[in-house]
Amino acid sequence: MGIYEELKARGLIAQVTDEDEIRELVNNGKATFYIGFDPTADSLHVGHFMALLLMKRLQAAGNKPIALVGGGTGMIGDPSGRSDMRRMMTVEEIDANCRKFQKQMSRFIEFGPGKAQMVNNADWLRNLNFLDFMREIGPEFSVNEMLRARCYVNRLEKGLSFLEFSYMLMQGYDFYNLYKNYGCNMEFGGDDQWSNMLAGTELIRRKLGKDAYAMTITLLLKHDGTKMGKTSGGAVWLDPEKTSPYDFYQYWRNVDDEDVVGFIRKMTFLPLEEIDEMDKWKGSQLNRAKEILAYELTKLVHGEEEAEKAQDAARSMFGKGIATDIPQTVLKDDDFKDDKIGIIQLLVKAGFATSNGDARRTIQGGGVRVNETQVKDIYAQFDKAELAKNETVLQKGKKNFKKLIVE
RNA sequence: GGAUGGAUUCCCGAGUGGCCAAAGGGGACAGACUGUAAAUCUGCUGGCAUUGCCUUCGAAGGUUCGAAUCCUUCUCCAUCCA
Repeated sequence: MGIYEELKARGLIAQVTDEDEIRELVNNGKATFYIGFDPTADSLHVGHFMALLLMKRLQAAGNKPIALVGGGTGMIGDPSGRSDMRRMMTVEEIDANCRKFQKQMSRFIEFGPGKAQMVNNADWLRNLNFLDFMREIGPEFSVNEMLRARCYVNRLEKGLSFLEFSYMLMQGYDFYNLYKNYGCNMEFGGDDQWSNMLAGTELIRRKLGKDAYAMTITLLLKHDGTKMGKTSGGAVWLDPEKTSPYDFYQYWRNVDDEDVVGFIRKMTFLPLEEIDEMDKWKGSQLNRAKEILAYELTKLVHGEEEAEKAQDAARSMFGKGIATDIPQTVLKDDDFKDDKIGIIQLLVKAGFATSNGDARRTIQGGGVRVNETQVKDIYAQFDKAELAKNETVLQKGKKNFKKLIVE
């Protein structure tokens, strides 16, 4: 079975421009492909992770990846599939985000001579001369066609600025440029990128009379069609500073029954036969599958050690024992008043409440426990010496734990 | 440039002078039930404080005892015409 067949079996392929040709190139390691990442935040998230995994799989099959960081396209902002305009970022923000992206990516993909390459489209987009650019590629784009692109439908009702409308030209130009200067013959991306990617293959055909190919991967969706990767705290980030390995693990540990096996298939490197077995699991058996999913993904993102730690912590917290490796909250001297601290302050301090009022409501709703004992009194006080002496675990709801450390 | 409609709390959306920190829904969070699942039911959803106070309805001014609601100017958006 070639890599193409495997991708297909894992349910990763959404759309392709020319199936036979792509299969041929990819299975024989003859593809030089690129995937673009726009620096919209200061960390990669799960959506990007899907793309990075694809890169890894294809690289393992002998193909040459180019990771493109969008220091240029990020100046514009991709309107595809969005219902409103992105906030315009400053150049400084964009560049800072680009650096973070580059750093994170190099943990997943091997870069270097003969391996993967990293490029930044700021290098060729930022200094373009508007008129030259327009005269070079403007004639190759049909506004009529662009308006028909499905990724804009929302925006045609709600408003689409010319700035954003021009995004497609930039992405098309990227591909064209990479084709000419890097021998890149294929572009991959999320399924929402389809129109933008076709802009590139079209441009290459018209300008150079050559064929280039595009393939999209299925977006990671829940069975009800909503997007994955959002939590109460926002997105699920790959940066351990923004989403701790424990939280990352928990996120996957808690996916819907109906989604688990599909996610394992799409995102892990486990053999397909093993996954086919899991397809037969039912009911609470699926908890095992959820552990596998959470463990495997945490391992991929944060390494084996962190994955073990997260798993142990989760098992003991939800089993009986007291966990050792759960997130901590450090209490300093000035958090105490007369060597005491109130339960409300503790919750806020631990990040379990956004305000005192929020903390109060959570307590009154019965959602707070200290060492497994429910705290109902919003004025409950805790003694500094006691906290320092005995290990204390603060719990909000069923799944949020923090160990309290007195400094 | 002209005409019309619009901007409300995380999102959608009601509210046209006091009873409005603002209906309803969604989402989020918490409780019950469970399998750390889903569905369901319940609570809760601006901030600070022990009755109360402070900030919020695109922005700035004004009218009024009192404004999300009325007036003026401005900004932004949509639709139609150019």
